[in-house]
Amino acid sequence: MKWTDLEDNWCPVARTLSVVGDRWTMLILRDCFLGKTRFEEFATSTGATRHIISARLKRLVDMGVLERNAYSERPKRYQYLLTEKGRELAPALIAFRDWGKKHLPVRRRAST
Amino acid sequence: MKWTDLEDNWCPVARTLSVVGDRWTMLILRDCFLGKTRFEEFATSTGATRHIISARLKRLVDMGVLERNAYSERPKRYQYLLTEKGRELAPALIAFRDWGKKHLPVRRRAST
DNA sequence: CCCTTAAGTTCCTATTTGGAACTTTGATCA
DNA sequence: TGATCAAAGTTCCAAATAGGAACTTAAGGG
Repeated sequence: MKWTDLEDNWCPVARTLSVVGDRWTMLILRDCFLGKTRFEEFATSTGATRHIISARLKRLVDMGVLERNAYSERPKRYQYLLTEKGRELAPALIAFRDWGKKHLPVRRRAST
Repeated sequence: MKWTDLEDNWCPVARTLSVVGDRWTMLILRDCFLGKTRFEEFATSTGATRHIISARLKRLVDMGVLERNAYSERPKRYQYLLTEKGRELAPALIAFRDWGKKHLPVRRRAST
């Protein structure tokens, strides 16, 4: 079964995952909550390829989690902002942050 | 950048995603919270291939989110149980469930 | 014996990623 | 004027991962 089929799953967790159940997607959302709004910011901050940033942003906009609006005409430049629907994902991000802080301490590199 | 590199990321959200930031992984965990414990249950319930179930369970056990223990000697049969670390992911699952319920209503098939 | 169950593994094809280069639209600057 | 820079994507290709189905191993049951 492909993950896109999860959209119509009986389980609300599965349906949510069909939208945001992807590493890069969640990192983009983290960035949004940290105030980032632009393609370039997402690309450099997450470390994902522009390829993927592009696809993920499209899906998030399609699903109403982000909205894309022009912050400049000539040249046309767009930014991405959380919608109310998107902002309501905060509890999920917070849960992930707290769990990571508690259970996955940063490991030091061998060199230092 | 590959997602496995997120393990050492400065951000706790990213580190968490390196463990559970995958659709099937989260669905397996949902099943665990619903009381399922066996390979076959995860496979049929999530709809993922056994291939993937196998890989995800391995990672979850390696990361201490689940523990694998034998529920039968002769023939050796194993089950997977949430560890305390795993149980503490409940808030994340709950956040996903609530968001899905609120923002992603089940769509009916065209036929019915 | 042959069938069934459970937990995986293997194999092959198809899809998705990662990485880097390229495009478009203008602004800046020397 | 022409060269350079920035932002937001798109395109291309090789490499990695996923999907699907069959196969394996180790019993138990009729």
